[in-house]
Amino acid sequence: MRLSTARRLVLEALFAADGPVSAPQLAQVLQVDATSVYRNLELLERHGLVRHVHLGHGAGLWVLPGRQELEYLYCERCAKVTQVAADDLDSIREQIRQRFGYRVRFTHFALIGLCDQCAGSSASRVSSYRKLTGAVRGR
Amino acid sequence: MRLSTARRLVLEALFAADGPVSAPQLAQVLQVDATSVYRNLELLERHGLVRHVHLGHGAGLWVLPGRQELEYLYCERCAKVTQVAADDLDSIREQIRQRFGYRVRFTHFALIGLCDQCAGSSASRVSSYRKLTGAVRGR
DNA sequence: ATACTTGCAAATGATTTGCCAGTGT
DNA sequence: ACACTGGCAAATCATTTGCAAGTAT
Repeated sequence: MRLSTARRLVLEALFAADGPVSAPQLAQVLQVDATSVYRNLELLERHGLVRHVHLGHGAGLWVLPGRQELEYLYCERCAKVTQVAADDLDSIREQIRQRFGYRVRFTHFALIGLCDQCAGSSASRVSSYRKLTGAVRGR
Repeated sequence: MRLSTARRLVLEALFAADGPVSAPQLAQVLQVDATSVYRNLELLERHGLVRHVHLGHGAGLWVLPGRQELEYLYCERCAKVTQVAADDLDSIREQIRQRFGYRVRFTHFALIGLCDQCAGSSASRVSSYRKLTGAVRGR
């Protein structure tokens, strides 16, 4: 796989990004045709250089996989996103496996719900940000 | 809210269905314009008569809310769906709330992963079926 | 030459919006 | 009359596919 221009731009953009970015966003910012962005993301994903996540509704979001696998928590009201290391969810994952027979992961589809602020209670202290595509209106 | 023809057909179809059904499916089966199906589903949802779930990729799926709230587990490989009563997940939900500050639910977005068969191990004994829209090819 | 890449147009699929004509009260 | 309803065309959004011209090796 050659490191073509569009390909390099996509990687650089993801590297510079502060969080997951959608293909349409990349295409617009980089001034590269969306088709090319999609094709490159797919190819890069096959090579394990990028991956994508789904945070609730809307476009898939792309990221560079870090050294440690990250899983996502997403607030469907305020669009806050929290990333946690896979290890932190192992115990929960294991309980789910034992009780229901599914090996779940929140790397491809986030864990979705309401953050404490949006529900009204305590706090947390993990790295969080907001989904770029904006918060969600009442469903 | 009047119980118009299209509205009644949608409700009857959901009642007869064995699992969540998409709007496009309803439109096709009932021979009712998709627009009408969407509008009715949305209206019915606002009145709490129906609700919808997202099982991985693809269209949203609609169901009649039962007496007890159901949450979904979905296998991204074989499309197997398992429904569990909300209570059964309360302990897990609570752990997630304490550790990460999110009140998650799997009623709107399913808990996604691989079922034991697709991963290779033990078993479970809950009501399960397959997503109508077919299984997923290797990502 | 030959394989890899890209842009552009067009298609797909789910979902939404505008509009207008028909129906129920 | 007047609000509610359904169908149809068209628009939107994310994503995919076909194709033809351009580029690297």
